[in-house]
Amino acid sequence: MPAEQDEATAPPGRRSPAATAAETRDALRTAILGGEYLPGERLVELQLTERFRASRFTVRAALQELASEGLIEMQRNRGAMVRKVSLAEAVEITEVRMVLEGLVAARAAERVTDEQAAALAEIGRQMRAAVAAEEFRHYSDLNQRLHALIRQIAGHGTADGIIETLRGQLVRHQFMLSMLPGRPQTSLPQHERVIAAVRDRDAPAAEAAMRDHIASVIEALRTLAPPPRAF
Amino acid sequence: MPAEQDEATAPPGRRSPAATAAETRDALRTAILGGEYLPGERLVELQLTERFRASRFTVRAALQELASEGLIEMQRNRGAMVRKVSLAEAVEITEVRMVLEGLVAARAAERVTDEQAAALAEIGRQMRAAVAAEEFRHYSDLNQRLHALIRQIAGHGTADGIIETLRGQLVRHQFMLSMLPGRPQTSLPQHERVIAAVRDRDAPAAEAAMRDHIASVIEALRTLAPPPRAF
DNA sequence: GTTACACAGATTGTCAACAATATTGAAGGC
DNA sequence: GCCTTCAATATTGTTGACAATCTGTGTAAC
Repeated sequence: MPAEQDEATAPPGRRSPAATAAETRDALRTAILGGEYLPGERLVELQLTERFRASRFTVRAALQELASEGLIEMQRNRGAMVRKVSLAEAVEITEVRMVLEGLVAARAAERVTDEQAAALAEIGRQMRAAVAAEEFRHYSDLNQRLHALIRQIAGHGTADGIIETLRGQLVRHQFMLSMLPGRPQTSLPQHERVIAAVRDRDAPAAEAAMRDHIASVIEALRTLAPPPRAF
Repeated sequence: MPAEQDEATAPPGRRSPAATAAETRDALRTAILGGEYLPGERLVELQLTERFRASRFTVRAALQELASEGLIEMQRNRGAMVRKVSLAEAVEITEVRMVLEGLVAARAAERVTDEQAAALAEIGRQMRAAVAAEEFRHYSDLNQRLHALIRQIAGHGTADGIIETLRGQLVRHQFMLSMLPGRPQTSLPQHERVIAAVRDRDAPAAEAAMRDHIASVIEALRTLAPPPRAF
């Protein structure tokens, strides 16, 4: 539920004295997602103050927002820490994503234009090529672009916001997933079925294909060892 | 995504000087959901300060949390206002609830105990009685209890939190729905199908029944006139 | 009569200092 | 040696004041 502040008002070149709340929030989120702060690590306000050149007030506002995104946890009088997402929670989150992305795929199938269908097909072609060339990093990027494009076609703001929030909570787990041997070979045909169903304007098929795809992601998640310390 | 502060530390009898952030947030949410602040109405920090006997800092923290719940909207330098939920958004929100409650119903069917099944059946009996006696207010309460119990049985924290958040955004629309003539007669058999499927541990049937039920809620929503000014 | 401008009031954004709380380490008793 | 107690430190919670921004109104020019 991204309650967007208008970042448009943020001066572009401003540097030393202070950073605004939205800037600080985005920078901190990027740092957490980038693995600079590990799960369980405490986020001390004073340190963040120095790092982001922001006042404690601003830092605190940013922390509160990230807490509502589920990226960090705040305890009264004990401050904030990067949230640890257990495997069980990762499965739950992915289950929710499964039904939401299914909904979104169905709606995309109902609203897709010919141009959009062509763009989807193009991503599909590139995915196939990436798998053939064993460019798994590129494949992972395409995967993200495919899901993003489907969500854009669907134009379902409510589902979109929730999916995006959940995605943030899973970056570490998803990173590990894409490293699993054999995953791309498994997911490629699933992706192609989704693309085909959307292209054919077959909403139920699109939903089913997307759910199948993410269900297999859940299975893959479950094969991971329970406590994956770090990466 | 309720990032719960521990309210346990809040003194029980404390009154005049100051209220804590969690208290203020809950009180303000109750006020909004209770219709004391209408959609579009501005929430001026100073007024809230007086009403809830809290500092501006506390009020602001509460506002930020409610914004992330989607109950209010905040714009930079222009403050907070109660969010207007359009009919189209209400439909979107209910679509998301449809797939999430479907997921939850399926999981409840997998995990239900005999005692829980009996409790569900009891609610079903009371619903039937309420409809027969035309006690629609009571039926509406039972409806809420039924959905809550199913979510409790499922024990799916992620889905549960999102559903609860979305429910808050719809209180006004849902209130109007329960007033629609004929709704209880339509939804009662749907509810009974959900209960039966869960009782039979038939997860796919439970999901399908729940989705059918909420799909009919969406249809009912769409029959409402687009801009229902107030009530 | 209408539009543009400027000013005043109201409201929010930010800061620095102070108070309250939790954590850590050491000293003392068992 | 181990546990409890207590003080010192680190960290967060809260406040009030000041700065920046927006909104509405009245005036003057056209």
